[in-house]
Amino acid sequence: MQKSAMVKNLIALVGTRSDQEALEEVLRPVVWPVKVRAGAQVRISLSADHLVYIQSGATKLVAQAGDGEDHVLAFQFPGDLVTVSASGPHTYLLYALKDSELAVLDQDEVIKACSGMPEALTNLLGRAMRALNLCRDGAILLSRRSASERVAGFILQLAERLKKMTDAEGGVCLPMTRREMGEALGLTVETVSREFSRLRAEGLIETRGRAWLRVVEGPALAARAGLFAIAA
Amino acid sequence: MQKSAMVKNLIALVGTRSDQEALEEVLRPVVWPVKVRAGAQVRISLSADHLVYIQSGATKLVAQAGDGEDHVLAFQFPGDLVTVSASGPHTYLLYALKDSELAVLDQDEVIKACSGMPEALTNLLGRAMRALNLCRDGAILLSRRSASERVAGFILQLAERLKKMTDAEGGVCLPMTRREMGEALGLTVETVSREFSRLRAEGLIETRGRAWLRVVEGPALAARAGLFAIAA
DNA sequence: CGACGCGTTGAACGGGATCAACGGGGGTGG
DNA sequence: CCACCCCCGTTGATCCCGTTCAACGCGTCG
Repeated sequence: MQKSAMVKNLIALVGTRSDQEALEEVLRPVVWPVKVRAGAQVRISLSADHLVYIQSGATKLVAQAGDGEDHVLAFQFPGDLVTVSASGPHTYLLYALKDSELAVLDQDEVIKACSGMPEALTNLLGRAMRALNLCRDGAILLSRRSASERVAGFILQLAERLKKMTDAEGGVCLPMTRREMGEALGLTVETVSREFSRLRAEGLIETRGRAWLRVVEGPALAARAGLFAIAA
Repeated sequence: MQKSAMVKNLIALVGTRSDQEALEEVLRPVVWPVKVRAGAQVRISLSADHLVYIQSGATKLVAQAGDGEDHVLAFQFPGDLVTVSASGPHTYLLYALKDSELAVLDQDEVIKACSGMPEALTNLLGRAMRALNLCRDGAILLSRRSASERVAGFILQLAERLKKMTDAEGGVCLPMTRREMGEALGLTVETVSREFSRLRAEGLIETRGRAWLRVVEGPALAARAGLFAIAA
């Protein structure tokens, strides 16, 4: 994957029809293409906020509290643009779940580069707002939903997302472990596993091995989930 | 409170030294000053995202899920600028906790008005990022912290915030009920009340009536709280 | 006066965490 | 090649924190 392709994809995300060439010119110097192996942490300077564009693979954004416990804030898939903050009471880290190709950008540099292009800035602002909304929905989820609602909703949403990517009828491959799901949903490994078992026993899902999964009864799963959202 | 004073305050928030006059010119037509009585809902069109500036008083931003349960996303105090989204799985509403003076702005109009001023847009973007970070911290809190950690942290933070406003040594007046605290912290009224009682019994706080509160042992309270953040 | 919401406290319940044990797979080094 | 180990996933037993249900005093408003 070449840098130029990444820049093109980025422009499609944050730009409009009219400013493509100008954007390409200003973005090219601030884009850093990176390849990361599965399980590895994405090396990002902790002294500035960054934007990371996911070209291929899958990642998780985790917040590390002082006590060593990890909380997974969101999972990212190709096409996502995630903001990794340097400030705040937690340290934010990005880990690759699979071998991944990413573009790492210094947020201030991006903003400076786009400062002559109000449309791009507006677009970035809109993305930030959407991320905020998703995060708010996630917070509500964590404070209000039961374990089975969380797992059901998580599966539903993840399966939908993965199906769009692979476009394969039948099933998807979950890129994360039970533990990571738990860390995203505020549950323990054991509880996540038990909920998977229940859903399997009731015939709402089908699993093969640790990663393969197929949603059998989508509507029933949705009914169990209630309202649900987990964010980029 | 006149409109012009509100516009001036807003400019101080989103503008820089250099663009004050220009900003005033573009912001003035999109600012809607509103007075809201305690307990009343702020009337905001649900068809567009809005920004609300809190001039005086206090408000809560609540998300209503389908089932009628309310979740308080954040409390706002004078000087805060809060984004109220129209989209998403939840309906977002703003309620006044006390008689309040607010400025309601259509977000798109603000963005359009600022489109010639990259500094203002960048500033808004920065604010959105900070809100996102605070929201992320809140999500972690809700999934990881125990009841006593949540309440201790909440009190600590709220007292600090209120003390800055009133500048009175000695004590503060909490503008929200136990129920509303519970709805913000993901706890029931009873649990919040019990935690208050415990903290009172242990001498970490002092209360008089339902609203008056004084932090007696700040460090001890902080120790109980662990890392903590709740957002604007 | 009664009605209502708030705050507080007690008693019992229950959902999810915790502790524990076991099978499976994949890597590593003998 | 196999032995070993570590992590993942699963299931069972138990525990505990926060919810739920219930009762009561208080202030406020009709």
